[in-house]
Amino acid sequence: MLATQNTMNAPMNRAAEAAWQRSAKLWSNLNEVCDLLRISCPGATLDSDFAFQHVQFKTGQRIHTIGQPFDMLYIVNSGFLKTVMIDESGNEQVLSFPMKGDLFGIDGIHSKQYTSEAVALSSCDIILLPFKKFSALGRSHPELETAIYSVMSRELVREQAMVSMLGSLSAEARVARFLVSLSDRFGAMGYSNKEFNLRMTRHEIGSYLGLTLETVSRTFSAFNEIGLIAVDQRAIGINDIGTLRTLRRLPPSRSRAKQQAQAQAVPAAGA
Amino acid sequence: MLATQNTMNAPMNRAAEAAWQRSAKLWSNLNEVCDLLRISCPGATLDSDFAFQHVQFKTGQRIHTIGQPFDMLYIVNSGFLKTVMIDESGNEQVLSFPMKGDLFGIDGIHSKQYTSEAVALSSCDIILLPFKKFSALGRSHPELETAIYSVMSRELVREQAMVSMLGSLSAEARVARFLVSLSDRFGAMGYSNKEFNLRMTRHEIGSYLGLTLETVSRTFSAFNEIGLIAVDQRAIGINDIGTLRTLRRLPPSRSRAKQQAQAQAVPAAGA
DNA sequence: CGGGTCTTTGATTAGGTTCAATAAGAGTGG
DNA sequence: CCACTCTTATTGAACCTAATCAAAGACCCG
Repeated sequence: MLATQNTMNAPMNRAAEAAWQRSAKLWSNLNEVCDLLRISCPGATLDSDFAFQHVQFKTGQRIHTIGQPFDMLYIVNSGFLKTVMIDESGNEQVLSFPMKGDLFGIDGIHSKQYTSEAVALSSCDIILLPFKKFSALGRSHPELETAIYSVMSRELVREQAMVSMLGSLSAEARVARFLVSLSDRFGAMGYSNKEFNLRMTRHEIGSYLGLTLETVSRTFSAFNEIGLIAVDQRAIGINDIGTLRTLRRLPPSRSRAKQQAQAQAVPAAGA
Repeated sequence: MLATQNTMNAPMNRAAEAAWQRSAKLWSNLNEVCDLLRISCPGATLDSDFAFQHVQFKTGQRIHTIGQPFDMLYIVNSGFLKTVMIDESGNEQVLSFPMKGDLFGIDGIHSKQYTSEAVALSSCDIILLPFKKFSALGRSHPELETAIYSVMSRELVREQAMVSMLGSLSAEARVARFLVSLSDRFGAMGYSNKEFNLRMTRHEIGSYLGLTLETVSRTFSAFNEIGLIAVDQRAIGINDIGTLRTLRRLPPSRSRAKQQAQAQAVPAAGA
């Protein structure tokens, strides 16, 4: 039921996808890029007939891989992705879930090669920003340059918030924030912030949040049981975003009730 | 013993500090700034007699605070600091421990105010980089601009590595990496990478690593007991950096021996 | 329909937190 | 210079959260 209601961001069927591929925008100008990044763009850029190419990717395709020489930044025009690091023991670590308006590839600037890889979780329309060209453009348009610094700073703050979350919040709080964050982002994109489909697996969510997939699943179930959300596989309905937003530990209801029952049962048996 | 040997980065006494204050460098040019940041600097910058001011801070003083309007970046010329975020429940979360050559304040660019605060953990000599002036300089010196992007990217990668560590490593592994990181940084600064003094409390280390201060203390003690390090309060001696570098869980020695003893004791008592 | 991936749920265990008490230092003021 | 206090560090014991191991069900796609 949830799944069928929420068709807006559901994966397209074959025919629709083919049609979309044919009609896909192929180039964007600087103004469109700035709009997408939610940064103010200099009016003076109308002169620039610079255009940035779009490229389509299908589910599972990699936009860039670890170690690949850096020369591009990427903006999501549509679709959903994950970015992933491989730690020393070969395990995937999900770093972010880019969606419309998000910039990625920044990690490649410093070492001149990407330190992470980006994988499409759905069909994606990605705008290529050749970094040399883009930063040169910034040089002649100071406001754009400021905007680039600003976006990079924003990403840094986001990572810091992530560190803070991993360092101090319980599993339940992390999952709650994750759902709130998705809800906010879907809302900002014009989709429903009440009902949406997850594009990633429990395993990927767990990796992103520093939890196991079982803990993610259990926490979803617990939230479902106390009515905070409605969850059925990938379909999510948000019922009480206020509580989710500030949740630190689960209100003593289900699991606590079980323990209380036990705690009361023991003395009763003894008496 | 350890503490007395390691005088190089020990806190200065009053007289030495006063002398240092008097003789402190007051201004640095662009080349010196680039050297400090370990970025290649354009030879063409000799023309610029731009100078960047130094400011001294004493232990406990704040370089910038949360919410303060952003206008500067900062480089550590000497001394040790921490940067801190306050999470929603009012708890401090340590984000980094800047030392010589490190840049901080970047988080303020996006929202035009700092989202973290920086506190001196020792006497510090800090170089002020007015951001407007600095980025303008980048515009006329493309190599500098590239270097600025590069440093920001480096910080982002650092945070990503932090996220990965918090998400996947055990307490012991985190503490081990922390010590290795300090050792490497001291070494790079020309100090001993074998013996040094911690400038931060167990609480601050724990906050940085997403652990409690007790766990940090216990882990230091465990490393000490199996000879990986020598620890006495703030004085640290690194004995086996190779093991620390790759450690994932503690080799079954002390705590395991205790459990095994118990496990064997129980059936023995039963028999 | 069948194989594979993904998800849910249960039982058990282990690693880290919490609470608590003691000890060791650093700084202050008499 | 010593006593006093406050902060910091160490260590123990009990508890609890989340990981691990295991099994069954749901979904998807060819």
